[in-house]
Amino acid sequence: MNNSDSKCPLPPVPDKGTSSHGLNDFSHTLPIRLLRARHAAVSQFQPIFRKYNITEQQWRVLRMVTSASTMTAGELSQAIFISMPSLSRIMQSLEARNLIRRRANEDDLRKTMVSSTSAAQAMVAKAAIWSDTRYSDIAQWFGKERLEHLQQLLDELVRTLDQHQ
Amino acid sequence: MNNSDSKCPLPPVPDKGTSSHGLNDFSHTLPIRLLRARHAAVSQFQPIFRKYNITEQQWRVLRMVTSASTMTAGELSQAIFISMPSLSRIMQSLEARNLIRRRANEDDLRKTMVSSTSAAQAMVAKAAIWSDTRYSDIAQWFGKERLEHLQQLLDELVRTLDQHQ
DNA sequence: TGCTAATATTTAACATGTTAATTAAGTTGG
DNA sequence: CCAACTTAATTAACATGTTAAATATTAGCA
Repeated sequence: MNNSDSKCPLPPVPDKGTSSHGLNDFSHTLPIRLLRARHAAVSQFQPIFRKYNITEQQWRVLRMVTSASTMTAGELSQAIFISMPSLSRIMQSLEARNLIRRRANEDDLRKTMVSSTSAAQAMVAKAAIWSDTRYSDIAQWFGKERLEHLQQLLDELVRTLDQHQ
Repeated sequence: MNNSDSKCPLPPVPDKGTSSHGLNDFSHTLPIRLLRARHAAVSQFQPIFRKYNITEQQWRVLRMVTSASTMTAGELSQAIFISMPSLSRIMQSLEARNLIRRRANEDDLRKTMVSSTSAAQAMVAKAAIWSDTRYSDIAQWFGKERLEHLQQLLDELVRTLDQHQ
């Protein structure tokens, strides 16, 4: 965990400046809020990562590659939102642990086809049950409609910001 | 930017498995959505970071320390959601660039008081104008009410997840 | 055909995220 | 007063994020 006491949202800090529109008091900006939310969400799945001794990013790779039979590294990068340089390193370590395999695409030697090993498939199959349960828990705690609404807003925000970029 | 074509949300990827509740198709999980959204939001402020040759994290430190006169490193860490180890390194580099100062708290020598230099204050004053404008832009593009609603949902999600942790 | 530009991936360099260990300073109870 | 515990910050080790450069392959076109 990041901060020792995540139950206490903020320390009593003197705040000289406040903005006109009330959206950023410098400790509750949108990026920080998104960061906090992501941290809280990911930490719900931490037991899986500990149990199988993998990172959250490695889990994303394994679960994606296992769900889709084989895909190029580039497709994988876009799907799980990990940059190619990071993915390159992650794939190295996962390949060394015999959890994925890489081979060149026959039609285009620039592309790398990534696939999961049977060991990874077995691992993901077991872990996915736990993960799905956690997801259902979150949906129940937070409210299924509210969660879907939140995710919709997030997607729309991305679309809006991309358009104006 | 992370992915080369951020306008295109996802590549056409074969998807074998889908979950029962429809919330995670492995490339649109909540954590990934939050990650994408944060990335899109932060990238809106990228010109500031480039212009002043700082990282987003360094900007958070500088803006927070400048807005609050002085605070302990621990308070700063909680306010801007940067872990103490990371903050420790960031403060080193900012102190080397004469943008912040650190001194021990007289009442409790374990604590470090952090404050901004006049150079940092001048820099933040200029950059904050640009930043506030961007924030207003985002609010206008996305809708002020919708943005506030999103931020409220994010806070509530964090509260819900923390409670069940 | 052969030159040039574009694409896919990797590597390098440096900053940050994360966990655990370390150091120093305060707190507490006998 | 002092040993044991707690707290605040730093350091260490390793994984990932980010930008730019390098490499290899393919596509386009004169």
